[in-house]
Amino acid sequence: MIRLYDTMAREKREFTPADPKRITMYVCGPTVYGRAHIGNARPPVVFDTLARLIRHQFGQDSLAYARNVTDVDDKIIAAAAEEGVEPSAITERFERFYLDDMRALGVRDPDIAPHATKEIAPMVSMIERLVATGNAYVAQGHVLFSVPSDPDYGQLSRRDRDSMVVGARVEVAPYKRDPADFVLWKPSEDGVIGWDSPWGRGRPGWHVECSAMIRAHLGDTIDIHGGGLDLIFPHHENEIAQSRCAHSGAPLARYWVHNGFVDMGAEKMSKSLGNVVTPSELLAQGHKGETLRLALLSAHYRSPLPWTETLVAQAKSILDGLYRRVDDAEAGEVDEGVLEALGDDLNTPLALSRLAAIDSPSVLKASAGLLGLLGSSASERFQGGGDAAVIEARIAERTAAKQARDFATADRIRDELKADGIVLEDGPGGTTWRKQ
RNA sequence: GGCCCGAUGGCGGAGUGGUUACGUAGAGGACUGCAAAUCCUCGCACGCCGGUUCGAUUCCGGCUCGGGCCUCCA
Repeated sequence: MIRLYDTMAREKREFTPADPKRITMYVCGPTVYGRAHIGNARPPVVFDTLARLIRHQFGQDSLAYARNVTDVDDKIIAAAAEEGVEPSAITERFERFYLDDMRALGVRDPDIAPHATKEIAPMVSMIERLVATGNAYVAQGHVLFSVPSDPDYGQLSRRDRDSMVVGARVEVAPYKRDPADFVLWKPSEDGVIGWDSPWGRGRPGWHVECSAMIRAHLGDTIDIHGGGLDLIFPHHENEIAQSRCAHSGAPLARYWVHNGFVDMGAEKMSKSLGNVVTPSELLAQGHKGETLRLALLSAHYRSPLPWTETLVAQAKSILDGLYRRVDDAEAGEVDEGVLEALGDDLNTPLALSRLAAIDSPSVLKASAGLLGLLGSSASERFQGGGDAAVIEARIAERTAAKQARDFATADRIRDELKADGIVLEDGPGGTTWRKQ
């Protein structure tokens, strides 16, 4: 059984898919104009883990998981202008980086990766529909969603419209009928990326991208919609409003799942605050992607996770210990305790602690696999990529020195190898080596 | 100001109306030429004030502190 904390209900609910043969999940993906930081990596890692759990419980082919790529956006346009290149040069470059980073973290590619620029037609037709139903209006080349036209607006974030207006900090565009209205379509000036539409040449607003792509690939109502906590308002609230109004009241998602932030010090990690650490930097420092994944899963997904060097060091120690125990075992059965922990709103810290209590290497391998861990073998982890012949020769030298009771030489060889990241261990069967 | 969330040992972190996991780091021991790994043992915590209760870290209220969001800022 899987229970998930549903942001809409504000409580854990048993997850019962509308159709267990085709479970649908959508997670808001990246806007590709820069490198992802480790905070950006939390949603893909968390929902990748949830996807693994769902597939384990309902069958490998039971899940249709979509994660979009936002490849048209004002920040992209600005970045392209700055470099003097086409927006596609920016988006293709950073999407490739993004996929590299995610794969390094053990994140499987989603089943469907819709790109906003390839889905303009469904967006236009959804907007047309919203204009026809009176939920949207045209003003100065823009199409805006009329928030007052939707009496149910605000349920996910639990905001009432009166208090929101008081706190509004953003300048209200003059063409809006209501300050809360948001853009579905906006005009593109000459030289700016755009598409022809019934309202002139322009481009879609951010919120409608997700609604239209969900509809196009997964249907009117999906099982799970995920993303970061910061997307609850306005992004998901707006998606909900658009989709419900365009689909005769059908709810957009049956479960809303949101992950917490990765913090740097006391604040959330974010590009605008400039306090970011990226997976690519950490990888370049020699950390394994798997270590970073374990670090990301060491806190419950809804809790804030403070990112520190200590956290990474601890994750490495834990992972090394797990690899030593799993050795080169093949995957067997999944441990019930791990399954139960993950089933309880994806309690990865508890699952991790239960991993520590598993005796059987094959059970450990399979159970860790649900978390996307221990995907390689101990041999690959500790010996892979090393120049085995050279190391073995040095070990032979050292063994000879030891037999001659020349411990000074033996220790020197061990220290030299250690400086190269090779740790020697003298056991009853002779000396073995592993990479640090 | 509105809405929401959090506060557990050096660090990460689970969980519980009554004995507070687990991991990591640290200490001691065994083993080892010395290490490493392994095994054994051991410190160390439930933000503050009330309430309910025989008993609260756990339930309720208040407070303090911290964080997030407040509309084309993702």
